[in-house]
Amino acid sequence: MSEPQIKNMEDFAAISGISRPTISKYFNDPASVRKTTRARIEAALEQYSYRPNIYAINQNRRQTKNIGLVVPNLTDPFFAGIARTIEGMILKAGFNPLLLSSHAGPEQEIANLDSLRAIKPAGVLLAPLGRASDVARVAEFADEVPTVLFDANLEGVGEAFFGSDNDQSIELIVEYLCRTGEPPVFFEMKTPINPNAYKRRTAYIATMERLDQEPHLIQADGEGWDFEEIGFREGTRLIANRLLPTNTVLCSNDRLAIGFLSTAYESGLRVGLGAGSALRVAGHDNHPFSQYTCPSLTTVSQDYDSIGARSVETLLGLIESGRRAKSRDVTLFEGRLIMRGSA
Amino acid sequence: MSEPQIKNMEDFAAISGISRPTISKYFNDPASVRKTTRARIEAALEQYSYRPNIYAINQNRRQTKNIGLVVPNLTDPFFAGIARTIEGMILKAGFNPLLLSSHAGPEQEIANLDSLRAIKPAGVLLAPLGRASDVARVAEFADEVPTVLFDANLEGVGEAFFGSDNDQSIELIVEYLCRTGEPPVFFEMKTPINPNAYKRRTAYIATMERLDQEPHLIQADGEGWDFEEIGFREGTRLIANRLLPTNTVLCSNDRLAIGFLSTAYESGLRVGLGAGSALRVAGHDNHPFSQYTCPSLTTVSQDYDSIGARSVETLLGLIESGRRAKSRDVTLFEGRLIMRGSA
DNA sequence: GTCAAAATTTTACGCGCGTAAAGAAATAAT
DNA sequence: ATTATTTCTTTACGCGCGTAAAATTTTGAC
Repeated sequence: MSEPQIKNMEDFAAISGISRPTISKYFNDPASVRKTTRARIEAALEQYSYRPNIYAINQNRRQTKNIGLVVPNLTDPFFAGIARTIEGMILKAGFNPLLLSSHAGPEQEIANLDSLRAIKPAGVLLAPLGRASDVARVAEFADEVPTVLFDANLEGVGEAFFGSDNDQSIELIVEYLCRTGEPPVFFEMKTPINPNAYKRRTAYIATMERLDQEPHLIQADGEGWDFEEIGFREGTRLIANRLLPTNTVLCSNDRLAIGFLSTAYESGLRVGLGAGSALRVAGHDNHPFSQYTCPSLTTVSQDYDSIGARSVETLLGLIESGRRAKSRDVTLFEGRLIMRGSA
Repeated sequence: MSEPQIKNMEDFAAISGISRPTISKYFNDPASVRKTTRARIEAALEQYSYRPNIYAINQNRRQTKNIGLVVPNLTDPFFAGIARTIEGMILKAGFNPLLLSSHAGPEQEIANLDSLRAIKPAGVLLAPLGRASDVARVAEFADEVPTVLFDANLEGVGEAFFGSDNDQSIELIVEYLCRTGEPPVFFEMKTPINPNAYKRRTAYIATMERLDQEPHLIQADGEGWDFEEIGFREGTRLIANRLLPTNTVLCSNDRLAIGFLSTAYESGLRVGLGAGSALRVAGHDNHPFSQYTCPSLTTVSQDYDSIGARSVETLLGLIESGRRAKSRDVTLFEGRLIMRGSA
């Protein structure tokens, strides 16, 4: 491909017959140089493969092209999917995404932010852990680096927040469940990590009251992110001791529902809306796996295309302007009912 | 915390009363300086928080401390889990892991390797796509950067390979299935992406013949990584048309089994080993969700702690020595039978 | 062909750090 | 206390690139 080894921009400038500053300009924005010189550069580029040293670039630029993307837990395919979508959007905008998972731990979340500090990102998209987060330190970070929050809101932290409208989505599914059968109990964790869970609880109670139904909360013990296990364990207890006041269970999220369905199956309880069914179960999130539960899970899908797109847009806008947000906007997107076999 | 702003090592050297080269030495290895000076540096470090600029460091060091970690598909929680484990090992060794997902596409796999080239990693751990991989270009990369393969082997590529012993693990589960009921048919994709799938097919046939049983392959059409969907679709066809020659199905991997179990449930077929069951289903991999299928899935767990540990060890050894491997070792680890409800 | 505008070249400096070499200072050994 | 050894300081250069300013060339409009 290349006989003389090109080791830096100087070499490449010499061999391509263009001055180094122009080469530099080209790499920062190929459209910023005259068409003819651009063609010459690209011709040379094909002959002698050369790429600028990214470390030298980032040392000298006022800003890197890096954008941090932090999700609470990559092991959860729900977040893995979101991360992938957002990564694509960042790439398309000409930035370099850096994906980090907090592995469900606040220490790791802070460690991730520290790692990001080291690479001096132009901005960060953060889906925080929520209640478990070290809010003060996250806020400190968001003060240094333009940060947009998504998925879980930490009040006042970051330039903006984009998430789901839990009021709307819970109302949607509660109304559906009431319309098609017995009103649901709400199955959740006693002390959820995620702030969305609190909103869903409140939304459930509000909707039930509006529909003149009595709300029933069933709260599982257990901490952490092992939702399936908690759903299974607590579900087993509920079923064995016949603690369910109705035959309809709305789970705070799909992963709890997956665990619950698993124990319902083992107990021989038939789940679904048919005549022969003893139980209806619904979830929330449209988890990738919810399609393959037994029966497939009725749930609400969050509009993560919009959440991702708007988060990225907003962050890029801030980066481009070089300013911080005038006000901290909170934008919520509506969910969509996914009717399947379980309810 | 700090009154005068420390903007570089020079400033920090001045304010801490230590010369800059010694500070540099300290950051490259805190143990390389005298205990008393180390204490002085660390005292100053607490007073005036300072961290060396990573871009300047990497521009000047002969080698970075970066290690690339490429997995085929982070959306698959199986790989997300492995990635997390390996990330931890890399961190513990004092290196900086960079996690990339090929998103099940060969273009993305090559793009990931290109991204890694840009950051000049000391080494790379690569779980390739397999059949879909652009082997020539992956090999080219592995020629430039010390690369250890794991999970899926590409013959001759990289310094070493660590994976699962499919012969052993398939023999294990086939024997178990034969011992406890009817001999299994093997349910797989016609043209699998993953080389392990081919090995499993061969191992199945070999074991069946050794046990004087007739092997039956059932091969689903369909490409890509949407295994659950393929398992569901093909399973539906098999069940509806009564194409299963026995009541026992061994799936090439758990995700196929998850889809298959889903359609079996919908068809009203009772799966399990009890008397009332019409079907036994087993998988392979011990996928995180296999515990929550209905019924829970009997499968084989791969020894990913060992695979990860040995992969990391080997790569670090190569990096430390600065040499390439004398020979390309292939090391396979044994699987462990996970007996659950489905078979 | 003339001329203003746009693009490029020349020259030069700076970014923050690794690292080498030689001399000075601190430590350990006798 | 003297010497040998280790560690530190001083000085200096280089890494590969961004970027600024002035001089020069090219381009496009007339």
